[in-house]
Amino acid sequence: MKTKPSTEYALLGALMTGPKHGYEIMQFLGTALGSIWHIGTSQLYALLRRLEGENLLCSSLETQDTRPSKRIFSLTAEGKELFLAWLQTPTEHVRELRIEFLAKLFFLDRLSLKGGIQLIKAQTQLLEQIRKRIKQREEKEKDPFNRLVFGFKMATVEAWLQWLVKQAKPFINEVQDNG
Amino acid sequence: MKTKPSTEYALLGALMTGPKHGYEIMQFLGTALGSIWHIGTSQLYALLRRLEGENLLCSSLETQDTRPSKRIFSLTAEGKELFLAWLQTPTEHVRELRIEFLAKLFFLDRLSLKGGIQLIKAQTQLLEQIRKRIKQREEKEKDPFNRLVFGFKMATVEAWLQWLVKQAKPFINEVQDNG
DNA sequence: AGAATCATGTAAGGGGTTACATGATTCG
DNA sequence: CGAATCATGTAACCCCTTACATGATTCT
Repeated sequence: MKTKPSTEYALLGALMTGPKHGYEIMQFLGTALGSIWHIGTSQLYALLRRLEGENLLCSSLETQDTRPSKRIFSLTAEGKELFLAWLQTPTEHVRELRIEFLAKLFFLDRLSLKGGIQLIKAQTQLLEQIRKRIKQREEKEKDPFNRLVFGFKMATVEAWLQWLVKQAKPFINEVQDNG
Repeated sequence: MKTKPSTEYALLGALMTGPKHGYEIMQFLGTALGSIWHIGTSQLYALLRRLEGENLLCSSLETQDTRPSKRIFSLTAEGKELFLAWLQTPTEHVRELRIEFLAKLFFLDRLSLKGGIQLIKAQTQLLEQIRKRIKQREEKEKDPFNRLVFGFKMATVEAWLQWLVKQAKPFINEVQDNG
């Protein structure tokens, strides 16, 4: 299965609280997730059309007297399922961690869903694995520049691991206390 | 002036040690910078054509008896100047720091050019500024999720600042001792 | 004999940005 | 009265990736 970029999941997530039209989705994501990413109108409407084509959501037109008519989107069962599955899996690729993982935490919090602690645990384990792999390769590496590169990756991954423990975990525990 | 993605500068940089044909450039970048990025053949040849169109490099065909003929690229004065200017300026956008900054350090080292210490100093100052900006916004922020996002950015930037001092600086000093 | 290397590309598509178009309505 | 908001898009382009094409040569 080809994995989608996280942008599409954000759109699905925006519909988890109920049907919305395009403009509403943009406002929602803009205020709620604006600190991690931005989506333009052209991309938004294009993505919505594509997601509808994939049967992850469906739409209906609603005419208005004083305003242009709205196309209201709702999640299909398939779309909802896909979104919830996405929400539970940690981010594989380091470059996508910032946006994707933070978005997952956001939705878990906003939708009051359980599984945040599991997600953080899984993401921590994944980063630990990556850390070990880097360490092994770093030890074998002779070339000074490549050692510098590994050092950079190491510093980044370690910072994120600490952030997971010291900040992400408390954030999730604030809302959820599933003993 | 529209800034180019760092890929193009890498191609220019590959030609700093003398003219090369496409395949040779790919080998060079593959072995030297392979740990931070990879370029495919299709993109390579397309970029070379574009850079030639922009007068940053020029090419000539060299026929061979037993092999397909090679198109050999060399830097123009303009291309060389642009590359050297790029090499001296720190990376503005955080998301591009990993690839772009490491590439700059690589070329400074490989080409035995001065200016590495200045670059590291400039990049450090830039990251310090970003750190301050994040801190200010973090303090004002009430929303727990946005605080978490700022915490993530903060952790990343601080890790990189430490890496600059503890690893990048020594790397540059290994080769250069301009007192 | 088959795989890897040398050497150059074309074609198609994916995901995203930028710029532009439209037109009413409400707010300052 | 002009600016911002509401609401939807189209067109063009940019950078990059994937897949495919070609064809000789050297290594195993």
